[in-house]
Amino acid sequence: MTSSSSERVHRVVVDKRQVILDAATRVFAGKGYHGSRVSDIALEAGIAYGLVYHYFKNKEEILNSIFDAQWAVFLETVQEIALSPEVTERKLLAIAELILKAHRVRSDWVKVLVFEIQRSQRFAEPDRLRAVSELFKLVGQIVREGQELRVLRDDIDPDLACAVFMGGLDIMVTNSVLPETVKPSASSDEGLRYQEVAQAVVEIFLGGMSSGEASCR
Amino acid sequence: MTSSSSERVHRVVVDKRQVILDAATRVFAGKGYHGSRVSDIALEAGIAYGLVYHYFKNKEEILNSIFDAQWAVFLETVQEIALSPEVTERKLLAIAELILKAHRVRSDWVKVLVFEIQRSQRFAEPDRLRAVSELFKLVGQIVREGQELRVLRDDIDPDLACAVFMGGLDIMVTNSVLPETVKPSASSDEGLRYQEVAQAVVEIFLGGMSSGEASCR
Amino acid sequence: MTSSSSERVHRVVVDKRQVILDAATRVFAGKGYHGSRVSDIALEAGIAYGLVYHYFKNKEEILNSIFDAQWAVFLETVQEIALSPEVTERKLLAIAELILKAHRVRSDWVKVLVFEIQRSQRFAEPDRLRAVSELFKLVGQIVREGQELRVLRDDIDPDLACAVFMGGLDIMVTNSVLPETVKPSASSDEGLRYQEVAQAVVEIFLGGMSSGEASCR
Amino acid sequence: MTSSSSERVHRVVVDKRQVILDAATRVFAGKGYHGSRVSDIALEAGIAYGLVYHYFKNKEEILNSIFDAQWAVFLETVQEIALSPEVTERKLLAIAELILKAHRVRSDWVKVLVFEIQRSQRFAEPDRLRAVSELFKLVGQIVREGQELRVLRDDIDPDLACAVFMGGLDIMVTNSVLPETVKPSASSDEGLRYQEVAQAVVEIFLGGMSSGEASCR
DNA sequence: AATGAATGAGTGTTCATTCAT
DNA sequence: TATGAATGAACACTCATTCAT
Repeated sequence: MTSSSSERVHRVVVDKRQVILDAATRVFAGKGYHGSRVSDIALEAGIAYGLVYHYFKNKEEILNSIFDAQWAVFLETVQEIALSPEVTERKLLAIAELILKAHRVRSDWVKVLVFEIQRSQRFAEPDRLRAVSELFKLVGQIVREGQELRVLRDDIDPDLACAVFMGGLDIMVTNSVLPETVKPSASSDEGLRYQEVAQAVVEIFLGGMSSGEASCR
Repeated sequence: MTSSSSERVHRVVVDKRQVILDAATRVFAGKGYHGSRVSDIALEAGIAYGLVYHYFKNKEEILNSIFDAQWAVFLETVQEIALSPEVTERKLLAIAELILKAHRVRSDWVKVLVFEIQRSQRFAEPDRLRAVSELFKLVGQIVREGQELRVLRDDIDPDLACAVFMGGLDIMVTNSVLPETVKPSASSDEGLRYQEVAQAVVEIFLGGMSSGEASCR
Repeated sequence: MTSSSSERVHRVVVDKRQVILDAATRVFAGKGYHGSRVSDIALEAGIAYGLVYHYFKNKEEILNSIFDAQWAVFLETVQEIALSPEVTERKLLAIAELILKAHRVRSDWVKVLVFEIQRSQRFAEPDRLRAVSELFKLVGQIVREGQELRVLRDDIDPDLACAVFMGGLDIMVTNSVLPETVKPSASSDEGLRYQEVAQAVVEIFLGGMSSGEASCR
Repeated sequence: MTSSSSERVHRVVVDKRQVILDAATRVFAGKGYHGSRVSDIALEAGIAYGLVYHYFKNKEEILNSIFDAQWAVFLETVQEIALSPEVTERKLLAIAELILKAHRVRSDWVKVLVFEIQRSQRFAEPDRLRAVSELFKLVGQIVREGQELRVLRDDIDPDLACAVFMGGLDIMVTNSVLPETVKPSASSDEGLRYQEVAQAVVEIFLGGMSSGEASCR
């Protein structure tokens, strides 16, 4: 087969746009959006300064692109989980694992997503707001479904419960003062594996922290 | 008491430093640290902007001062709660109410604290890190105590549980996609009162969301 | 005639150089030299912008080429007029009509010529200077000739008179605050025909604006 | 009298805004608006770079200010002439002298005015357009008045005549290919004095270039 | 001839900080 | 204390020009 050197060349000449996006993700994650200069991104990407502007209108658009590129995929996965025929508990566990795994595998991206976009002025933009509320809607749906199935108590507002659940996960990703022993990590060498953390978060959310003795309503 | 007229004058001429701090808090809350110019702060404070530098070394120090000025008080309150002779549940409720009330009453300050300090590069500074970890230590202590008292299950890492609890609260303050009905607010006119939210968060944390039927371990 | 097919092809594939020149003329006329990007020109010409540099050394050269390409033809026509056996009055009229007609027919070119070349730093270049002074020399010659023939008064410097004449025409082309009724235009629907304007300019130049009554020297 | 050193000091500390404006006028006149960097202006003004932006929003505003600052004065003088009880001829002469004198005395300003503002994209702005048309309106009025007084022939559109007159003056200021002998200059050492040029322009405009012999209509 | 990706010098503008008064 | 003029480093963005294909 003459799958040709030309083809291989094209395989080697990776998509510059993506190269820039990856570099920017790393740079933003490291120094924050405001702390990052466009020249830092170019340097990290190993390209000429001006080329960045060949692919992106401006610095802001790079950030937005980072968000857009991955959020859709992420959200789709969440939707699959929400619509799957699994039990509520398994769905929540899947969500938890998805989020914590993302943090492990693409921690740069998550950092940028959470710190530079979700927690910034930028977040006020309707587009972003809608995107994130989409996530909460899907998880909220899982909770509501659980309540309808009588698996979850229904004396608590489902949106509020959803928020608490997400907050528990969010902080695992966000918080830098968590003791190492509790940080979700790839190997159990350093702290818990992300599955264990996910498991724990779901367990607290569903079963509560009360010891069995007294508080079983 | 000999509180001289000169002293009284000083009492009338409100503390400029504080005026600046308050103005800065409002400005930072509104436009973010990076989006705020020193001149914006001066304008908001109603003073010449050169004067800012009589009271603060630089912009950064203003932000730090905002943090320092209030965090100590906040932490002290948390400590009082932690050391009080109350039951674990009441302690957690008190913490939850404290945080959510702060958000109601001084939402600007909380915004700055959370968005501009805790979620920024700045947070990497050991001083801030230590300050915040202090909070987690105190709450973690409450959890540990609960476990020792056999009120809380001890098959879950106390730090992890603590984080989940704090995350549930944190998101109430942070998240802008929460439906209005769930946002903790001052009056019950719009959404729940902050006490109700606090109550709910604690209840989920302790009792879990599972309906009584099956999952009472 | 052996106009080969290859030649015909070349005839169909219009001269790219000229296409670029025409596009540039339109673009420069619309946005000014500094306001026009090379990519704008390429876009207007419908070609890739790298190609512009196959035909021209740089942006500047495009402007110069626009000038060079047409100025020679223009100047030649002026020369023909100057050397023709006509009376001074008819010569001046012919010049006036030539200029105003050019403005009507190729207003883009005239705009570029006048605004971007004659009235710009670029004009300082000896080449351009010489080219334009050529025009003035020719018209000045007509005036001088008129004076020698005793058709024109000779108590006024011929160069100065020439300048006044040219200024009167120049402003018709240049001035954007002229009332519509006076602007030289193609049809008499809107304002005067360019011939009428030419006629009027010449008449003022020769006969003066004074009413016959008193001032006939 | 205690007209005080403080007062004198204020007299010495000249208006920085004006210093910048003057410097900018010189720089713009020399290198053109586009060829001038803000740093050039600062350098020429002998001030720090950033200070320019303390007094002007941006480079563009500097140019506009140059125009605004002097145009009003200029226009007022023209108006005085137009409204004076003088004969038409003297009014036109006064206008001619005003313009040519301005060119002599403040040639930088005139250069900037004519080259960078009147003959640029910028000129399209309604404000500038209106300002210049004001000038033409006033001169046009003089012509109209002359026609009503039967001093000027009325078989020619007054606006057109006005334009021709102004064009004759304009070119004296604009044209760089005029022989030195004709350029209006301060002393008669080099070319004509500006009064002589003004005189000549008016004479041509009123009396025409035709020799008395034949063409006295 | 043709394309458009790649380069990087150039420059307008912002704004924290200092300073003279 | 108070003012706001003065400073200048920093940086985003533009765009003419070159180059690999």
